[in-house]
Amino acid sequence: MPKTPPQCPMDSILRLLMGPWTTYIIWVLSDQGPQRFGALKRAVPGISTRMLTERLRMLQGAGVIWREQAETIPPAVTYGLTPRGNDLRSVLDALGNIAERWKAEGAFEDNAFRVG
Amino acid sequence: MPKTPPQCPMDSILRLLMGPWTTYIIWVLSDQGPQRFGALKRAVPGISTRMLTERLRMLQGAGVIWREQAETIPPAVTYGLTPRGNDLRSVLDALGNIAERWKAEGAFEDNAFRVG
DNA sequence: TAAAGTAGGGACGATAAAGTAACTGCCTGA
DNA sequence: TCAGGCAGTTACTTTATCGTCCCTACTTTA
Repeated sequence: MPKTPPQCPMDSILRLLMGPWTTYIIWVLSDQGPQRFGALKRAVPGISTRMLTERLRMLQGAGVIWREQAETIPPAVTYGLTPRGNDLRSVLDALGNIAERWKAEGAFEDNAFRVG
Repeated sequence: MPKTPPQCPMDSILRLLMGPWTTYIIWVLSDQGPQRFGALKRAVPGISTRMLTERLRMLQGAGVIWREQAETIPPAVTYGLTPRGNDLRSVLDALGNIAERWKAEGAFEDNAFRVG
């Protein structure tokens, strides 16, 4: 990560999406609709509570997802995509299409995408 | 970075774009056209030769950029976007539009995008 | 009585990623 | 003759990130 990133708004978005799990979380929320914390954790296999919490806070801070806490006991917290989150979703869709096309072209077969 | 990422082709693309500087390099190549190594380094302020080399190798391995070496002395190496690189460019453009809209909405002003 | 689920918080440590610096060989210009 | 540009490579060091583990307080179920 560059210390002093170019002062470009896109950089902020990339910084947001770049983190691990982030796009996966957005994907789940857009595919399965709003989810509770536990359901989300189960839907993103392998993620730790720590990471999930952090990512959700980050996405929420960016206005990409909303958080709704029901004051029951135990509290039930639900997360969902905001309109801003849907903006991202369309881009992710486009990226997904490219990924599929590349895959059809055999892009992911050899050891491309590996540098070492 | 998840150790066992979901076996999704999009994950490979994200892994490619995610690295620091990567999108910036693609952006420069698409905006300024094919560039020599040194020019690229100057166009991406702050990047080290090490990083630039690594990113270029990675992008080249993914078929996103081409590399042309003239066997002169000293050798002149030029990099440019392949059609696959242009695929990405359109997505980055879309992302850039979103970024500008968000910026107009004041998304990047407060301490959003910060988790700590 | 104990386990499990709910939604996390906090500390610690390993590991991978990024930065820094020094080096290559060859040539050109001052 | 000495610096500087070309296009990197290699080694070393540091930083940050992520994972793991344990904790909360309350309730329901077995």
